[in-house]
Formats: sequence, structure tokens, C-alpha cells
Amino acid sequence: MREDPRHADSRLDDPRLDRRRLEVLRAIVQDYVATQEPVGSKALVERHNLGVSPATIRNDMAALEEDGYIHQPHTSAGRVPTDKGYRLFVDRLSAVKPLSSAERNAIHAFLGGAVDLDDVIARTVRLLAQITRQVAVVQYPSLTRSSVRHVELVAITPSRIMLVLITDTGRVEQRFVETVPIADAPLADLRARLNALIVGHRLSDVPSRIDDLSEQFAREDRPAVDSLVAALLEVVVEQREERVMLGGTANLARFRQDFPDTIGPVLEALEEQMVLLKLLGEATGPSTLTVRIGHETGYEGLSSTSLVTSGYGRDGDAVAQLGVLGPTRMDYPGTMGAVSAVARYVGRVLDQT
Amino acid sequence: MREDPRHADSRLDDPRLDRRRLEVLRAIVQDYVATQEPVGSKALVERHNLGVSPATIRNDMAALEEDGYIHQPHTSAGRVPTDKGYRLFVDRLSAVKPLSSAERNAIHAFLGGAVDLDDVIARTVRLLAQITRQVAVVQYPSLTRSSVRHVELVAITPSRIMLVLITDTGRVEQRFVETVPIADAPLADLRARLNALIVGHRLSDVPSRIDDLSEQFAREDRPAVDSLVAALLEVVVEQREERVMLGGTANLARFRQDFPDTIGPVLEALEEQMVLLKLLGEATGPSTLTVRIGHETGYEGLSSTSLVTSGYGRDGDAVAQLGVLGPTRMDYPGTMGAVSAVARYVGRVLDQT
DNA sequence: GCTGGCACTCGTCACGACGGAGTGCCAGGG
DNA sequence: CCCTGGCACTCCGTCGTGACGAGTGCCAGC
Repeated sequence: MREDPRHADSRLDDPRLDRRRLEVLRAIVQDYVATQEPVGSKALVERHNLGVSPATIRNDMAALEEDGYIHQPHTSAGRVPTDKGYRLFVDRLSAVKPLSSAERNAIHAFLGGAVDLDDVIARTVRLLAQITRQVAVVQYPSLTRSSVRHVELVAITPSRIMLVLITDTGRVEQRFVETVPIADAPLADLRARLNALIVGHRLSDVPSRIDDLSEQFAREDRPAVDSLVAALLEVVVEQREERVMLGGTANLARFRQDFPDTIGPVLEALEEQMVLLKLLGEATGPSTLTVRIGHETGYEGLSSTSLVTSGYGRDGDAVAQLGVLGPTRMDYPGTMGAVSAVARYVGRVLDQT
Repeated sequence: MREDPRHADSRLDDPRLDRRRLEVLRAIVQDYVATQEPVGSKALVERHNLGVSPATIRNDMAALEEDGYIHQPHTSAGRVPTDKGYRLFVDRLSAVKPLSSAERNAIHAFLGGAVDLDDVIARTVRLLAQITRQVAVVQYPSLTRSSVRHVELVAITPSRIMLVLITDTGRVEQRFVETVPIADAPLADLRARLNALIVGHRLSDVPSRIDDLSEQFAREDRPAVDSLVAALLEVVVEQREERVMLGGTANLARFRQDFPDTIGPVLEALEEQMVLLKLLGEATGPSTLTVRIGHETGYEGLSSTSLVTSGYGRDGDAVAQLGVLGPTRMDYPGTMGAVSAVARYVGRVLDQT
């Protein structure tokens, strides 16, 4: 919450950023987020007991502005934080706000009621959107990072086989394979061998484990085995194509004032799965929070929005990302708290599956 | 396009609605849809050669207004069609506008490239949204109206069985069942009997066909059989919970002028799957077009939008609905043409699966 | 039953005045 | 050296005014 202790009494890295100036920046961000109006020096000293006069604050504000942390919409208007200002706020001036225990319980109860993976994801999206009152984005657990629980081959007809792959995250991928006819016995044999080889292994390890499988079969069965193996590889590799689910779009309407004529581009970006995946995918760590502010998202249409994401997964090992998108002017501590709490709980729920 | 021939020369049901008045209404709807501005008598005679003077038109407009087909935002402004006016326009004054053959080919090519059911739905949504430049809604083929292609039981462990149900629309439902342990032999037996009983039958017929199945098994296997049968019934019945996919939400932004402060409610309605399903579900016929205008949707939040839907399915038998949502002020003939064409092609694509 | 003319109603827009919020700067005090 | 109070200035947003134009309803005449 307060700044890092080692800076408590001295100047910070940038000598221009002394304690009070940071305090002023924090106050500006907080007030602006709360009121959504440019904040002036007088209002600032009134609402926060800074112990100095407006005139002093004005000097600090001028300095902050020169350094690019805040910005004046027009002469003789209050100040508004810039992306750089928010960045500093998030990095050094705020702490993730933990949820109340009542909220945590509610999350747990709500997520605990899920019946399958789809349901977990759907509930998570709704939950995030509801808590943060913003747009929620949840990525399906990545196929490649999870591992195989079971493979099943079902002959619909001798030449039409259904291939089902189940992962430990509860995801089920299925595909029909047209092949040369194959008898039940070799098919059962193949099923057994496949499972023995890959159950419990990472999807990314599957290709190397099954590439010479076909040699173990009688010559006449090899064509069928080959097509089935190929289909499995396709499911594993090509289906890496990941999906995201989003919800709470209606919350965008609450921010119409934030982006007067930019709601269109935002909706467009949200419809582009590729854009969403890229935004989520760029995030690094397992359960580390990532915050991308305004232009940092890398998309023009999202330049007045920020993205708070976190990895989630079983056993502390991130399998996918989830997060929230809102206006740059948002309650970062609260949002970060909600995102990280939800990510943690989803991970737990997945562990129990 | 012209009105129904039997009315060609005479008054219509309502004696007040003579030919020219209908012509005037059509002109108003067309102009308003095109310009999005209240249309006045002078502009009307200029743009359409009605062969009479503005003053005459004004009389007709006054009559149309008195009957509730058009409405005046304020004294001395032009007229705007009411929901009732659009209704009359759709019912009697317009014809579905067929797509150009180039468009049809494009549709066919695009939908033909789909690899599985999810892909068909996803492509359909994108296509509809793109052609109509509005919000597209596509319902997944209904479970209850389709029939069983295959049931599979896979023992992950002796007490944990995966149940997979495949329908002829390509939909795959899967569920894990925890049960008392059951050996492989009776499980295989159950699988065979189940398939013999229900493959090829409507999902809605499944319950009556398997309700006494458990009696055919040895006493010690009955508990397991019972839980598996129960799970299957759940999948069939409870999963009647249907899904919809939507796309083109960003197109709403193009209509910000249409609903100045109602974009929020619209987004909210779109997020409520229940609302969407109800709207789609109400629709009747197999491949008949249904148009719901403004308040006819039955939702306050959608009172400035209209919905054009059509059933689609294989063999002319509707399995689900798809449609488009846009502002009440929309190009009805064009939208109706697009929706019905897409519905027809999707049906064909499903037939080929 | 259609037409032209006329008076009337309003909404929109451009203009200008006004008030208020907020600033920057400067001289003075601790 | 830093903070403070005061002061003049800038500029946005609001409001009232007036001109304009689009559109209407009505009426008398053909």
C-alpha cells in the first residue's frame, strides 16, 4: 500500500519523484477513478489530508505533468492520469485489494457447483463479470499444457471410427475418422496400446510417443492404424487452436462516457478470438497478475481500456489465462484482487476434478 | 413486391387503407430506413413519383397517423413508422429480397468448408453477421428434435464410466458417471442393448424405450445399470438446455443513434441465453420466416430492435432456429432474404454430414 | 377528391455573455 | 529552500436569444 520501505525516507530512483508527489499522483488516480472528472488542486487537498496548500500541489502537478504521468485536457482544467501514470500507480502506489471473506466464500460456493469443464468456464466468466462489473475473458484450459486421461476408439461402422480424447482438465475432443475397414480385435488392441503409451503424459509429448506405433501391427491393419494415429495427432496438435469465452459485455455500456465513440472498436476486438487470445497469451507467469494499460495492449481499438489477467491452473502450473477488460480508468486494486482470487479458486476447482 | 393481387384494384380490409396510402406508407418506411430521419411530405413526392402533390400526401399521412401506422416525434417534424407500420410493411408491402447468385455461391462455399458441427455453427454466425451487418444468433441443433446415432460407454476405472451420446446432427454429449463397480462383460452387454434400443430414434423417444432396461440384467449389476441409464436420461432430458451462439455484436455500435441510451439493455438481453432461446424458440415453422418487431419481442430492452428468424434443419424438418437482430429501422426485405437463404444452405450442409 | 397557398409550430444552429473552476506566477514568510 | 496566499488569466460549459428552415394543418378553389 505505502511505497516500498527502502524508499520510505529518501528520494526514489527519479529524484523528481519525491514522496509527496507520488502521494499526489495516487490521490489523482483515486479521485479520477472515483469521479471520472479531471481533478484539480483544490479538490485534492480537500479530499485527502496532504497537509499542504493547493498552490504547493499545483507545483507538484506541474512536475508530474512534465514527466508525463498526468495530463491536462485543456488549459485551466483539472488533471487526468496518463497511461504512464496508471502504470506507476499499479507498480508502486497500490496493492492488490484482497476480497472480503464473504466474497471468497461466495466465489467458492458458486464455482464449486459446476458440473463439468464447460460449466466451470461459464461460471467463472459470469462470476468475474459480476464481481468486477466489467468484461470477463476466460481461456479454455490449453490442450497442449494438459495431459491425457483417456483415449477411446469407437467403431460406428467398421470404416467409420469415432476418436475421443479426454484430458485431465476435463476437456473432451472428438472426431470422426473415415478409414479402411478394421476389425474389432486390432481396434481394441490399438486402443489398449494407445492408452498405455500416452495416458498421464502431456499432450505435447504425445507425437513422439506414438510415431512408430503402426509398425507393431499386422500389415493389413496398418493403413487403418495410420489414419487413426494421424487423426489423433491432428486433434492434439491442430486443436491447439484455443478458445476463449467472454461475458459481461453489457458492462461496456456503463462506460459509454469513457469511450464516447470507441465502443465500436472495443466490441470488434472482443469478437476477434485471435485478438483476445493474443492478449491473454502474451501474459507470462503461472499465477502472476499482469496488467496492461491502454496502449500497452497493442491494439488501437483498445487504447482506452486496460486488461488485468492472471494464469490459472492445477497444481500451481498455469494451464490458461483469465482476466478482465475495463476502461483505463478502473479500480485497479479491486480488479486485481478479484482476478487473482478467482484465478486461485478456479485452479482449486480444477484440481478436484 | 406489389400488394397481393386480389387487392390490386379495390380497397383493402380497412377501407381507410386505399392503394395510395399503402404506397405512401411503403415510401415512408423505405425512406426512413435509408436516411434514418423523419420523412416529410415534400421529400416524399420528390423521391417517389407518386403523382400527387405534397398536400394530398399530408392528408394520407394524417390518416395513417390516426390509424397508428406512423408517428410524429414532435409537431412539425416528419413522420416515422411505428411498430405497427413496420408490421404492415413486412406483411403486405414488401417481398423477401433474394440474394444475388454471387452471394449464394459465396454462402455455399463458405459453409461448405466447415469441418464439424461447431464449425458449421461458427461459420453460420459469422456469415449472417457479415451479410446483414447486424447481430446474428444461431441455435445449436436441438437435442430433442434430433435422433441418436450412437451411444458409447467407456470404463475409465470399473467405477467411473464415461458416457458419450452422439446425435445425427453431429452433436456429442459426454458425461462421467460414478457408480458401483461393474465388470466389462455386463458393460459391453449394456452398450449393445442400449444401441439396439435407441439408435435411429428421436431423443424424445429415448426415455420410454429404456425405462425397463435394468430388469434384463443380473441383480448384482442393476445398481450400476440404473445409474448409467439415469445419467443417459439426464443427458437426453436435462441437456435439452439448448445453446446459442451469437456474433456481430460490434454491429450494434453502428446503430448507436438508433438506441441512444438503450444499447445497455440490448447487450444485457443478448447475454441472457434464456432470453435468446425464448426469442428463437417462440418461432414456429420449419423453414418459415418469422419477424418480430419492436415490442413484439416481448422484452422491454429490445423494444427498439427487431428480430428476423427462420428454422433450419435437415430434410426440411426444422431442428433449430437462426436469425438476426437489428434496429426496428432495418432493411426487412434484404434481411429476410439473407436469413432465409442462410437457413436453407445450413440445412443442406447438415444433410451432407 | 386533389391542389396551391398561407399561417403557424418547433427543433436546430450560431452567436454571445456569463460564471466558475482551475491554472501559473509572484512576492512574502518560516 | 520550500511553502503559502493572492491575483490575473484562460477556457469550458451553460444559458438565453434570434434567425432559419422544415414540416404541418387548414382552407378555399378547381
